[in-house]
Amino acid sequence: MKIATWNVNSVRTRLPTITKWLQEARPDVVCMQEIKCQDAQFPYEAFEALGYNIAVHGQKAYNGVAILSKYAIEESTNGLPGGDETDDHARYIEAVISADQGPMRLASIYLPNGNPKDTDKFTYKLNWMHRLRAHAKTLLAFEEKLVLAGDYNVIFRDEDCWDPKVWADDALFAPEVRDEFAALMWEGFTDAWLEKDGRGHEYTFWDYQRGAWQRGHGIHIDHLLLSPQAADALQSVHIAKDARAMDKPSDHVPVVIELDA
DNA sequence: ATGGTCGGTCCCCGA
Repeated sequence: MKIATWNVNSVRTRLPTITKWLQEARPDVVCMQEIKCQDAQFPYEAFEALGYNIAVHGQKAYNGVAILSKYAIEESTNGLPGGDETDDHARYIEAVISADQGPMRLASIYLPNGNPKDTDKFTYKLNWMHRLRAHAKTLLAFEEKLVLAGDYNVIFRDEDCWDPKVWADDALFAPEVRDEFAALMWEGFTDAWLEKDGRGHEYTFWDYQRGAWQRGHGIHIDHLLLSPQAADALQSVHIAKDARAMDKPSDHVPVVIELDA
């Protein structure tokens, strides 16, 4: 089965681009981020016509995540546990699907950006990452096939950006953020890309500004983290770089894994 | 040629 993660940067504006890619790549599951709409505005019919079941956690204008699955969605949960009433961002949705070889749990994650670093946006990011790690730990204890996929807004290694000097003061490159991502991995996850490929200079995001795509000025911030049970089934990983050259592209491209599952 | 972006709550904010 093929599982994709893709920050689409508005599901409504991007709909023709997304459906075109889905028809070509034919992923079985898609973890989508930055849908930028409320649940009722989500274009359900267009994706149902392509054979997907859908779980959505939307909000007005910003953020928003969804999971599309050709397998039945047995249950889904909106929001990352551990938040209080002040956290109204739609950044996490989790679902259990019925794959051919049994149930699989997936999350679609839009981790906070955290810029600028000297504001409460950065502390929100770090708190959110702590909550994610705590929740991920409880999920790992289930010893299931588990995939945490999404836009992590973390430049984990120097090779994950075109020029570390340019990113040195950015919230995506902050040592605390990179350490927290490492701590999440250390709980027992396998990063699909690092496991199967791991070459430098393969990016998943190119800014719309400053001709970043044309100049090759990208960063690698979209990841699929696998539990040991899911990692055992990992066959391949692919960054769908061509999607950045489509008409009306997202600034992120899909990352796709193939699981023997 | 000293610029060069998108999207949405649309002229300002978030990325």
